[in-house]
Amino acid sequence: MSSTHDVIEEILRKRGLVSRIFANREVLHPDYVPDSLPHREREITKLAEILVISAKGERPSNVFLYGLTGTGKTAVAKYVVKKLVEKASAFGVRLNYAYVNTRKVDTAYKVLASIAASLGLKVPHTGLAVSEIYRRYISALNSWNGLHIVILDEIDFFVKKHGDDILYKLLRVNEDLSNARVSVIGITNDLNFVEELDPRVRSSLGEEEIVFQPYNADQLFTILKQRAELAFKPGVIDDSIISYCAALAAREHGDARRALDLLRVSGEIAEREGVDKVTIEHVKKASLEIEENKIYQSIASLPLHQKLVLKSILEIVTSKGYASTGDVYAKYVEKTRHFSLEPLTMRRVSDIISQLDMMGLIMAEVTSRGRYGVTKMIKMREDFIPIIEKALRDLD
DNA sequence: AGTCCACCGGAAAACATGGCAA
DNA sequence: TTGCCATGTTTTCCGGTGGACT
Repeated sequence: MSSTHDVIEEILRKRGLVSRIFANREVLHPDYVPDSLPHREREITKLAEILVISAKGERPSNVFLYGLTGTGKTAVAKYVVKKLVEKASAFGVRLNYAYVNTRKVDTAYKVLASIAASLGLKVPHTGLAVSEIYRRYISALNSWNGLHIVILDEIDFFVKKHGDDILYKLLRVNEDLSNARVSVIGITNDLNFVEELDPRVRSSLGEEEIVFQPYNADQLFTILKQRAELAFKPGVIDDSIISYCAALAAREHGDARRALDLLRVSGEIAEREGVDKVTIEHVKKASLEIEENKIYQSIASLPLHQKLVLKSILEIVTSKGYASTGDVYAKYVEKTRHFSLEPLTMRRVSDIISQLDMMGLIMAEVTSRGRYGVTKMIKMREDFIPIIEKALRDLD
């Protein structure tokens, strides 16, 4: 199918600079906020109402958004706040916002600095005390004199790492302010997270809360359809494909992000193959590729001993079909010598096996073999074996 | 009916690491 | 920098267990 008449075009296409599949790949990126958010009307309205009241000079409410991953929390928060900023002058309010993902921005200093930066404040990368930034932020707020909305995404990560001090401070910022006001929107996908908070923080942040339910397959379809129309060139993808993606993602607790990933990767695969239509086969490959990627990631981030244990399991399972803790431990000790390392205890290895089980890399079940004792029966999913083998290849 | 294997898995002590205040 | 505390990891210790075997 390759015509040699335009080599440049061919190279550009291979590099993804010219695409016959994508019109605008950005639209499928997880951070993209579309012009409308289907099936989140209720949440949008509620959030907007809460914030508008704050803007009118009442004591601002803080809002807590929670729901599983890919249920649209971040998108709704950004969407509403952006719209409000656009309309702010119309109802005579000064309005600005800060968005901080506290998983990526993971120290108190950086969080405060980036909040302050959204007010146009210049804060050095390092060198100031945290309390100094706080002071500067307050004074900037006071002289600016409007409503500042602070979106803290994935706060569960931050609080687990650094405790809730900053949260507490931020929530009480209003007491140090004369004219300006601050509203905090907290976002988390850990539903139990609230219970770990200091009661004062909890009551203050949870004044208003909005729960996000997972999308079902129909809703996912609408969402995907909307994005697909922008992302793909006309005629590249048809509804049956989109609906297949939606169905696949709906099986995994209705995660819209996963669904969009699936769509994007499917497109990329089609592109790599040089065809100009996305098929069911591409989606299946994409699903596999995403799955494989997850396995690679989780294995790559494993400490050495865990890898050795996994490798031992792999070798035994491929030759015998299953493994027991004793087998694994013997093989593991052998490997450990080969690397001239001190082996861990069997007790520990037993825990590591359970850990690998929870990660979904292996299947371990305690069984009694009667006269031959109690042990974990360790098996692996057939389709994982080649992937895991590949991921562990560097251990020889 | 009783034994006994080959581990399991809880508890706690020992050790390692890392952040933080002084 | 130092010392302290918290947290996470690993070892030590040990009672417990289901069922094949006698």
